[in-house]
Amino acid sequence: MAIDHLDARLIVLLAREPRIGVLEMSRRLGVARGTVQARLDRLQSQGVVRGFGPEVDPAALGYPVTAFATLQIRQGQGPDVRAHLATVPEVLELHTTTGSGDMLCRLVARSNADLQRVIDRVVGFEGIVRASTAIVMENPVPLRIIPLVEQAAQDRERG
Amino acid sequence: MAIDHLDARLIVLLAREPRIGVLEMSRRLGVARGTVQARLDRLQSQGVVRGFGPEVDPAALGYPVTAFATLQIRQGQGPDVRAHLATVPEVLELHTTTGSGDMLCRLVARSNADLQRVIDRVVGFEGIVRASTAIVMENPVPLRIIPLVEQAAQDRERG
DNA sequence: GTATCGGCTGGGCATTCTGCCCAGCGGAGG
DNA sequence: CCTCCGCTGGGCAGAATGCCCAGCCGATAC
Repeated sequence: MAIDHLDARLIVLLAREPRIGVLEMSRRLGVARGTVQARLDRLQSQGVVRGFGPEVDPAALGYPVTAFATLQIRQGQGPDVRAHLATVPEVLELHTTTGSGDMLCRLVARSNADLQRVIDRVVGFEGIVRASTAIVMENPVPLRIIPLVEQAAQDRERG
Repeated sequence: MAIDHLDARLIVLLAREPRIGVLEMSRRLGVARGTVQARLDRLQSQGVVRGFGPEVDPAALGYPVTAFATLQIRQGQGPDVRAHLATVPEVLELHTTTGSGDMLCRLVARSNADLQRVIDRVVGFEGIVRASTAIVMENPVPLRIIPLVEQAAQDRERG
């Protein structure tokens, strides 16, 4: 569950140069190849590293508009709403959150005009009482994990 | 910018089995190795596929609590607030959104109690007027891109 | 103190894949 | 009709992988 400094360096290296091989990693980190292999296996089996799926940019696919929608759900309709939203490709992510039985979802669309279509499709479902949407303008901090990895490694060193 | 069906199949295959090699992909897709290599190069140079960074699970690192915070920023303090939030490891993501000059950020914490510490650190900055936080309970749809990829490929086929 | 265990090292091995080259083919567009 | 451009299918040397081993060392347990 906790990771040490070598694990952190490994993850950081992998994040910077994903196509790197195990042998090259062992050279960069100054440890034996078997060690790198064992650490990687451990990180994956522990679930710290879930995988190495390709990161696809929605904008490059023709979906440059991102928005977050807060949904208010009618009592007991949660499961149905989830199933409905899962069928909408433009829903990239869905969370249920505290606060008046709400959900928060991330949407993408081809344009601001197209966003209307997406929202219509999202809320065109009886279980949804109200939707409030915020369009993303800038993304000063893109989804990142490296700082947290380093933090976790340091916590362990000290703790 | 638009992708065809083969591109989509390639991305889906890569998402399902990230550690797969180019040769094996060519076998699975029923095309020549050079074709796969050329497609992959194109997808990456076009920015459709940004990379293959490791997907790290914050929960496995000891941060099982996720929250979204909506921040209200004092006029003109945007840049400072961005810089401040970028220094907090628990801030995984930050967006500026429409609606009263707000920002939306994704946070993680070691526990609900620890979330208080994180929020204190986030809002302990003069440019932030108000923060409203929603704790994530469930994540029915984890961040995904495959349905959108397939959608984009179909749009191109028809269009 | 001593024994045991787990992790790391450094090496070797056959197999496989990569990166790079080529000529040829066929459809799309000028 | 001709010229691109993408795909094919093949070959090549070099490199990496997966898998094995014995040995070393520090920490922990007895």
